[in-house]
Amino acid sequence: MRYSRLLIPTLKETPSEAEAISHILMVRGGYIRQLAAGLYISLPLFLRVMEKINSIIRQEMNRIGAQELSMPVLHPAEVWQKTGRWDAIGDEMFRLKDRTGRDMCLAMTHEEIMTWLAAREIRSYRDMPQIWYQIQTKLRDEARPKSGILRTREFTMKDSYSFDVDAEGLNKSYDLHAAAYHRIFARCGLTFYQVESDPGMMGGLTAHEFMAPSDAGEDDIAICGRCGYAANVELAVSHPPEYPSIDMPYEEVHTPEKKTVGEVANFLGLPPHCFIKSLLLIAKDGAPVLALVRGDEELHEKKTQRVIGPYRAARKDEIVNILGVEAGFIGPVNMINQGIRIIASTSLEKGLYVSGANKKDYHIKGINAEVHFQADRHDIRVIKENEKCLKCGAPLKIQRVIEIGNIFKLGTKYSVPLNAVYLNKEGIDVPIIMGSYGIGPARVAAAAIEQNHDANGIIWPVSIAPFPVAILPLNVSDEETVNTAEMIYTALQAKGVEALMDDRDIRPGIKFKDTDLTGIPFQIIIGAKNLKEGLVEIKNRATKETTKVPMANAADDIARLTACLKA
RNA sequence: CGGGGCGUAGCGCAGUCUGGUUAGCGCACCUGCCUUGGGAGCAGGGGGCCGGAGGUUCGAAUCCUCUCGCCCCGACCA
Repeated sequence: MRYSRLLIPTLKETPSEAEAISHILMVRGGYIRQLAAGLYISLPLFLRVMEKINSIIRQEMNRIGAQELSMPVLHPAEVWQKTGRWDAIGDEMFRLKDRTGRDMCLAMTHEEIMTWLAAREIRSYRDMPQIWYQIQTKLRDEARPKSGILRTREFTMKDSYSFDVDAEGLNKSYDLHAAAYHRIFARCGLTFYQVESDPGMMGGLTAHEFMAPSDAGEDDIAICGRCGYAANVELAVSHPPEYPSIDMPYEEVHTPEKKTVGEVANFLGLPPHCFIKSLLLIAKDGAPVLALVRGDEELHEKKTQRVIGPYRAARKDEIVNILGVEAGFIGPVNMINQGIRIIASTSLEKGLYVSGANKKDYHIKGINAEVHFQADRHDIRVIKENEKCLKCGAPLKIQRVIEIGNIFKLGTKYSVPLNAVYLNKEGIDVPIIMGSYGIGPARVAAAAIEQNHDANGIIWPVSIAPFPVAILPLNVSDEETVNTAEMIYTALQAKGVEALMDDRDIRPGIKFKDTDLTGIPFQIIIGAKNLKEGLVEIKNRATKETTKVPMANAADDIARLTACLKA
């Protein structure tokens, strides 16, 4: 295609609203424009990238036997009411009424509608397995859209759903997806990890996320370089650092005005890991729960929530009412209110500690975790960098990541309420076993930029670049330059290589800058001087390497280079 | 939803504290000349409801009230 006829509005300056690198470069490179918070226009170049990614996704999905279909984005409320999500989901769902007053919503995801279809069309065990997918628009009224295209209110998603007769079938569909996802992300040129994730509100049993390392991400994962253990920090486990127990007598100590672990530790001359940090929480049903972690640990909200359900921190006055003492001096020993549920970090299984005495200005030393209080031990602490891997003992690394895909085993969470059942061999109705699997193609593009760029701009992997090659005739007033460019352009076309011909009548510097910024992987540079010797230059965007080749060979060379990098 | 920041030309910004000619600069854009290997140069030119509404004042981009929008941190993220 010819640059002069394409809309590629590049920007010399960084737009003020952009912060993430991928966001800045997409706006500057003429890929996207913002319409409103979380709503973006895809310009021609970006659409080409998305199509490349989607095409890779389609190939790999089809390869595992998945079938593409397309579902409405506007849904009647009833289907969502049947699974309970109409009420379970809050403001995040766009809702509206049609002209007759019927409640409708915009699709955030398609479990309900896919299951609705399965309920009608899958009748027998002979009909399964099935995998259905679509690359379709999703709408979510995000509380906080951010980082350009990484978190938007309208986005496309590849979502697939598997339908199986039993858990064994589900496992197979799940593994097929995991394998397909590995191929997809690898082909898109990404560095990524498959990590254990929290099934959360999706319901179900097992879940994994595919994570691309990037500072622009919103999640953290723990990874073990030795054994390959990888998990979202929301459920990552590790060996808490162990310290030799410090011997101390069981006694009350006066600690006037010393409330935080740091203050008391300092005051008593003991390290933080000798303390028990006590936090009063209020569960959803209003019941107080005392959560204990070691002094050097932090309570992990998500992990705690999995143990006691949704909760909040108790207010100061609630602490006084319930425990009879102000925050800072509370602890698991000598509690006035004996009925309170106590949960504790697994690191508090044994050893001697200091904690609040439940008496103003006093702490107790020498608390023996095995004798002085009872608690349910759970993993409720935040794990930290360099803690030892539970599986192999090597130090764990914490890495910020972008979630680019996820896979869930759903089980019968949707098939039961929507009555998606099949007749088994015995002639009995059985609920279909489902899985649900997502990929965010725009996030794949953003992650690719985050992982592949330099000071001059984007460096696309060839497989998802809008064009694999750009032709730069440096002076379009020079006839020989233009003729050579046209010759190479035609030759590339004949080989099925899409080239972006920069036919603009502008100074060379602008062509170089724009081509670097937009990230086209290869440049064929045609200048008068080299032309005198019948040569043109091929420049590799990533390595900045330049090679002079006879003009007649340029098209062949590019075809060869892009072909081997595309696989 | 809580905390913070910002709305002035297409983009990036100054001017606002301390009210006062015709609201300014760089880039981009248009015309002409010149130039053609890393966002050139010269000359000329177009473009603004200073986010919006109300108020204070002889006078408001500037002060006050309300409101809308965008960004960042947090909560949320099915």
